[in-house]
Amino acid sequence: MRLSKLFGRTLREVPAEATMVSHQLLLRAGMIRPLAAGIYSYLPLGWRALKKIEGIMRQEMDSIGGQEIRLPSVHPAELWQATGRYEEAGPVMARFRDRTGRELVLGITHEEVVTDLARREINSYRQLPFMVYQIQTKFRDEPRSRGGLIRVREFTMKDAYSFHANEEDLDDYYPQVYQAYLNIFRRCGLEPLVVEAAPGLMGGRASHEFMLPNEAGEDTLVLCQACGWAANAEGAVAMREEVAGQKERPLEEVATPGMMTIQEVADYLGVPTRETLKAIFYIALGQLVFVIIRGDLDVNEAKLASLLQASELRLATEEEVKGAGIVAGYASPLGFKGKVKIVADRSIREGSNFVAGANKEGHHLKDVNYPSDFEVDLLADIAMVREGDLCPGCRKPLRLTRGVELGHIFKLGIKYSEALGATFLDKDGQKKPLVMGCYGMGTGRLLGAVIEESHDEEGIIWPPEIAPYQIHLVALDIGQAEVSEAAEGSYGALLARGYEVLYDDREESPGVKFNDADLIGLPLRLTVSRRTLEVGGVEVKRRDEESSRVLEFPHLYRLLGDRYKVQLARSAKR
RNA sequence: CGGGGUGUAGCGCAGGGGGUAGCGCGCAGCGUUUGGGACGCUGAGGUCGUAGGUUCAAGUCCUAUCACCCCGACCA
Repeated sequence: MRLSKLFGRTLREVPAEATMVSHQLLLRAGMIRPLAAGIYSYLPLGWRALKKIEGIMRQEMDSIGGQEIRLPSVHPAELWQATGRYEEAGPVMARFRDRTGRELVLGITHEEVVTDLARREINSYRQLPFMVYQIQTKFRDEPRSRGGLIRVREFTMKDAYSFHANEEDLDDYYPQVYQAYLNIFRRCGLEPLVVEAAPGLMGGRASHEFMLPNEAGEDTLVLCQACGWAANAEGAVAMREEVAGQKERPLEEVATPGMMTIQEVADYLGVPTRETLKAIFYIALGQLVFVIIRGDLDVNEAKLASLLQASELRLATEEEVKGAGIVAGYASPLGFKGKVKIVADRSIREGSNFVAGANKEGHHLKDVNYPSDFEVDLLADIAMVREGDLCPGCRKPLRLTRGVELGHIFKLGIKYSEALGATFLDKDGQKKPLVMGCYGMGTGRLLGAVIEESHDEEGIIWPPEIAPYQIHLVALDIGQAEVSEAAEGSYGALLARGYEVLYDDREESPGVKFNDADLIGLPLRLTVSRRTLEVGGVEVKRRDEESSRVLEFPHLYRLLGDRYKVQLARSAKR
């Protein structure tokens, strides 16, 4: 490709809207352009890189028996109603009607559609197991997009679905997908952390996320450097330092005028916050929930929602709290059993003689103990993990870090097949629901993550397998006939030998050309100029190295070998 | 959805005491240049996000609205 003809220019200055490095470089290098919030066009260079990523995904999915299919992006609402996700998905899913008034949605994921397909095609255990996948556009009307390609509303995703006769077979297959995912990331130059995750709205009994530790990420990860355990903070359960038991003392009421927050009360009474209990009020499924947790901890709303099986959870308003007869700021767990649902974090048992509200304006209670002084409806872990909490496996201190979710795989089980009646006849003649796994990975996000990880001050440094082109051929002194002839000749010769070349044939100054080459970041740069021709050759420089050398053409081809040839040639050899 | 910010030429920005808009880069033409974002001359390009309002007069003041970005909530 000639740079003089390439659609999409490089930008000298960083567009004001981009704060994340990968976003800035994608825009500056002419890879993508924004259309609306979280909606991007891919220009030729970006699109080529994306297609290479997709190519790797296809190879790896095919290698574990996957069959590529293509599912529609417009779905009838009834299918989503049948699994209950029409309501659950909420405003994230775009909905509209066709001309006859039939309700349709834009698919945010494809479990419903693929299960519907499977129930029509599959009726015997003899047809199992199988895995199908697609690479397709999804639209999710997220409340907030951000960071260029890291979190967008319209995106392409590789989603795969496997179908099995039983859970054991799914358990056997699942690790193969897991490994294929690692292969994909490795070939893109990334080494993500695999993390236990909360299945969330997808459902199922187990799921793993492939997380790239990066401060640009929007998830918080919990890591144990001692034993290697890692989890998404969203659902992680950690241990805390043990608190020595004390002899329980009798309740005592103390005046705490004007002390509304835990910190104020603790300071006023001269106790650490971990010797207090705090109360927080939520509305879940339309009902007020009284949540108690030790004063030094915070409630993890994802855990709470999952415990209550509430798809919607929000903090209660002051009126709602007062309406239940609770004195805001001085709420007490004592005496509410049976009136309001009380959920407590298990931390209320880690310690004793706590300070808690007295449910009386300006007063708190000292020496509150569970369970001698109050009862709860549910006692579970609903606390946020903190830096320094202890690993549940080896009891060493945990670290928190941010991460980008590159992929997520789930053992779905029979959630969808049961809801949609996707059954088969097993060996024993019994009708059983198909057992499913599903496996997702964003293509554009992966592209963004690669750049986030692989760049320098000057621009992108493409991992060879996904570079838009392999060789950036720069011609300097192009006004001189000998030079332009030599450069044109090299370009033709490289193409003829099957190399992937981006040829800078523009009449620009050397600085402009070198800077653009560094910005675009192809793996190998070849320079033809008056100077290199004087020694009969071409300058060779790798993007990921500082040094360069001049080689004569015959030596050049020997050096290049097959390494920089077009991807298709390489993949055929695999 | 809460909090914060920004909308002026393709990009980055200035003008903010009301008086019909400017700089740098980029773009077009001509000439000189050519190993790390060259130089000169000439030129094109803007209903100042949009809609109302105040005023003799609004980029500038007032109101509403839209878009985009950041933090948080959310994230199948």
